[in-house]
Amino acid sequence: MADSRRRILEAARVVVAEQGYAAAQVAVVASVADVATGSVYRHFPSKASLFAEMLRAVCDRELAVVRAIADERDRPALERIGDAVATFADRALRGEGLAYAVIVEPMDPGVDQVRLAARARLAEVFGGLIEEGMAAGQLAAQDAGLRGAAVVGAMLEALVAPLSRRAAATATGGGAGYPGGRRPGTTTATPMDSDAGTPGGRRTGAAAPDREAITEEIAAFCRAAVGGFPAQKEDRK
Amino acid sequence: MADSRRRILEAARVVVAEQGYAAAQVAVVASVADVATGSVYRHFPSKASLFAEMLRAVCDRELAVVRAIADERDRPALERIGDAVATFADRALRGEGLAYAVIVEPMDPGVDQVRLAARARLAEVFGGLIEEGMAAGQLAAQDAGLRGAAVVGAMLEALVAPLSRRAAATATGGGAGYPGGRRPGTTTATPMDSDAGTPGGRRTGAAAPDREAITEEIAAFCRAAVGGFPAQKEDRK
DNA sequence: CTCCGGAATGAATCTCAGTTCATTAATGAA
DNA sequence: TTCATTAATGAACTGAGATTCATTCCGGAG
Repeated sequence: MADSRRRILEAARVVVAEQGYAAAQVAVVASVADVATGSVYRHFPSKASLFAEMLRAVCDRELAVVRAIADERDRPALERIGDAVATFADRALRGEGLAYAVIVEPMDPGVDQVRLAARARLAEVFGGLIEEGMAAGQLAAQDAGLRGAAVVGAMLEALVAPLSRRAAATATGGGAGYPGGRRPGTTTATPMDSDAGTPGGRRTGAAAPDREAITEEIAAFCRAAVGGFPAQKEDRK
Repeated sequence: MADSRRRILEAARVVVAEQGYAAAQVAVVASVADVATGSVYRHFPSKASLFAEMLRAVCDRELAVVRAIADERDRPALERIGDAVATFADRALRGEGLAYAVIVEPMDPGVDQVRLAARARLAEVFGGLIEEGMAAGQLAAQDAGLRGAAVVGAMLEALVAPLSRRAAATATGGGAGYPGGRRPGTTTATPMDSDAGTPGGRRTGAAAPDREAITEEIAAFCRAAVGGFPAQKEDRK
């Protein structure tokens, strides 16, 4: 049944989101998915491909959301950039799809390429937006590719601190070389609603007290970075 | 001899910088350092602690450079921010100390904490600079902590693309994650000239027609992000 | 010259997690 | 009901690589 496949993918996502990749052995994922260890290999050729596919799906969803905003051609580029950033951040902060681990925790090299690729695609989107803005005379001349990447980096790094509050340390007796062998009662926090709605998820109104503030601050940073300084001031926020 | 210790640390740095963490087995590092595998454990309690120490040293050096600029109290904060960013980026691009692998390649969890901590300290420096700027009335009100992190993220992410051009792929199975394990017998396949010389890192004199440009663009991005938009325009460029 | 103590050695050991596969259970057609 | 086909199972296997440790080596003291 192809339903097992879905369950395994979902289990992989949940385990990584809640426990970190280090804890995501095939056996653990299998047990969360309620299948036997060996069954995983009936659906995926290897552990790496399982996690790569999972990560790709998660990233694709977020990318789709951002792209949707980027494609609203009738709005000024700067505004779309701010909105896209804010939406991405907001979704990350409320755990819809992305999670601390998925953004910054390293998995193995094979899987990591997927994350890198996702970042690159995201950067492309922002780069494209910047180019549009320049073409429309709304933004000053700048290196769109580089700044697109910078926007992505700023956005993600700014999210790390807020997100890690929710994501306790992963640890794994591994690095014995260090005092304090972490393991503060395994996370298990996030309820992780079975699955976020469809990619359509836009920012919804009310939210946590500071979530809104964080989101807006990040967006403001990115808007200023790209259009704040030599551009014409016609676009006020 | 405490000299072995130094050599081992240096070897660890060289191997990671040139081959990536994936290739950095204890045996490889030992051979580069010209000591026996077991000798590594005479100086370090574990592989993780060796790499953690190495990474900490590298990061400390960069951090010191940035701090030195940040401490030039008589210059306007915004200027110092731009300078610090430019300097960090330039050093990274010419391989002085940092390298692609050190910035983005995942090591194991224990070691990664060191990288995370380094990023956090860097963010603090920028955050502090922003605060100074606000206190001096040079920068508009903003969340210094968050923006400090964003500056770091922007800077690092913008460096990834330029740096990865020089950073050979880490190999180790393709993204597809299919079987067919690489690694034919000897891991020591690579020649690995024992030189290592000074931390200078031999970089082909391909010059940097754009190194300067990249550096300046990143700095401009960060300056604009932090002070471009509502602040007084007294600081032009 | 011979004898210690500690450092270096590197092959052997141990661990651990991904992968395999012989076996069992389930489904459904004859 | 029975057989065939496919999915599921999970214990055993395997390989990679970190760690260990019995042994060798070396410099200096007696």
